[in-house]
Amino acid sequence: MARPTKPLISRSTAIAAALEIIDAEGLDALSLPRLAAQLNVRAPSLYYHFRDKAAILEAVARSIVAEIAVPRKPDPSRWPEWFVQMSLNFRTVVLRHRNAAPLLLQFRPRLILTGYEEAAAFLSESDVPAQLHVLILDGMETLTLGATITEAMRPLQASKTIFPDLAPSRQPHLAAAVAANNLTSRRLFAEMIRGFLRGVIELDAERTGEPVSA
Amino acid sequence: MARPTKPLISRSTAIAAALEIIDAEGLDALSLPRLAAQLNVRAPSLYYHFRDKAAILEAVARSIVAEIAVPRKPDPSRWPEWFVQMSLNFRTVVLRHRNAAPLLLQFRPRLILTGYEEAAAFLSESDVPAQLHVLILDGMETLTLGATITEAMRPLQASKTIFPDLAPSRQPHLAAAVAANNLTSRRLFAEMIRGFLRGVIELDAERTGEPVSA
DNA sequence: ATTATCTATAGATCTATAGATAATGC
DNA sequence: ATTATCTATAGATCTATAGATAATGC
Repeated sequence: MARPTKPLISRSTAIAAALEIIDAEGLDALSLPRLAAQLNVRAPSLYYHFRDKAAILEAVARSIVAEIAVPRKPDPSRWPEWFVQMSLNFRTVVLRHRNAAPLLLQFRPRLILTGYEEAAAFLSESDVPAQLHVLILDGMETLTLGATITEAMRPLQASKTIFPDLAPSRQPHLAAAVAANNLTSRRLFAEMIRGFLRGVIELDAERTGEPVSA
Repeated sequence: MARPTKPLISRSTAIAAALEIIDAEGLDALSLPRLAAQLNVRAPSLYYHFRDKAAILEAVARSIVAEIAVPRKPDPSRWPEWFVQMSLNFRTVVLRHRNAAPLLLQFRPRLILTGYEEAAAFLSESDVPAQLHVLILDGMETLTLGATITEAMRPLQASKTIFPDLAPSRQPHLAAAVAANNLTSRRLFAEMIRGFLRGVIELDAERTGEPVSA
């Protein structure tokens, strides 16, 4: 049909369709012919809108990050909760698109903290010592991205029960541990983040000999 | 030549060669013809030793995990250091084979803690409350695997300087944070793990109202 | 008979480019 | 003239199987 009256596809429709395919059929299912079919065009048409396949994948990664809500800042004294909430929002979105998780590792759109500068400023405002800022910002990114992707790529069966194929007779301590555990994986994740932030503060307080304010 | 006098390859030589190729040329470079060439045989010969390509990749993942040293257990009171050391050993090995990192996510040989049961027993022995065991074990695995892989896949340029392309004029707080930071990324990683463990204990102490023993 | 290689090849992709073509907007 | 599609295809893979073959060990 050569040029149609109205453009059949656009960057955004193509990106959305690509993400749908990845969500439904996995990352490997996304070929240019497959994507084109979804959009009712032929594969070469995609090259009018994207430089190459990598550009499509990168755009998909960005679109996922764009779904993440940035929480409203709380009172500076409760700054850790801002970070915890940010990580939880990140986790929610990534788990919604778990098949696409490797794209986030590969393309790394500056993540989680949409504004690192904003986050650093918030830490200053909250009287968190300057030498901890990088530890916190970098730790948050590494931890959130890493833990979420690790969870996203866990085989599905295992994502509910944390330790599958557990043999209580041969592993009594582990079985007892699992029985005593009463946290959902979401809660576990939040406690992990919270634990990290608290530990960093603790550690610094110990170094300087100052008391920790609750 | 048909059957040679002595077998030309074995599972272990093939696995080692595969890892060499991945280390030197990346995961995508590992095709069966490429691996066969490295071993001076033809591609179909590999099928005598492995069921399919995935079996080769899985074996490579296992061989990497096997490189990780398990630290000697310290006095129970210093249990967190055992976990920190284990994570550091894991990190060292994975960064040595950073191109292979995605394999660890894909195949997940039961990681890091070679014996989860052993680790759970050690926690009991150290008087860590039972309801924290899963949080600690699962958190350690998720955190160590996730953070290390995230670091392993960081573009090389960025792996030394944590924040590349930083514009001090537009990002004064972030620039100040970077200037105040004096930790290497290895140290940062260790503090992250340590912070997590300490935070978990702290959190529990707060819940039960008990004091924290140093 | 079994072992450990080989040759040959089926069969299925995929990405990306060249060049044609028709609709639109200036 | 520009825009947004198309057809056709080059070119490069790759994984895996069928079946031959020669060395070895029983």
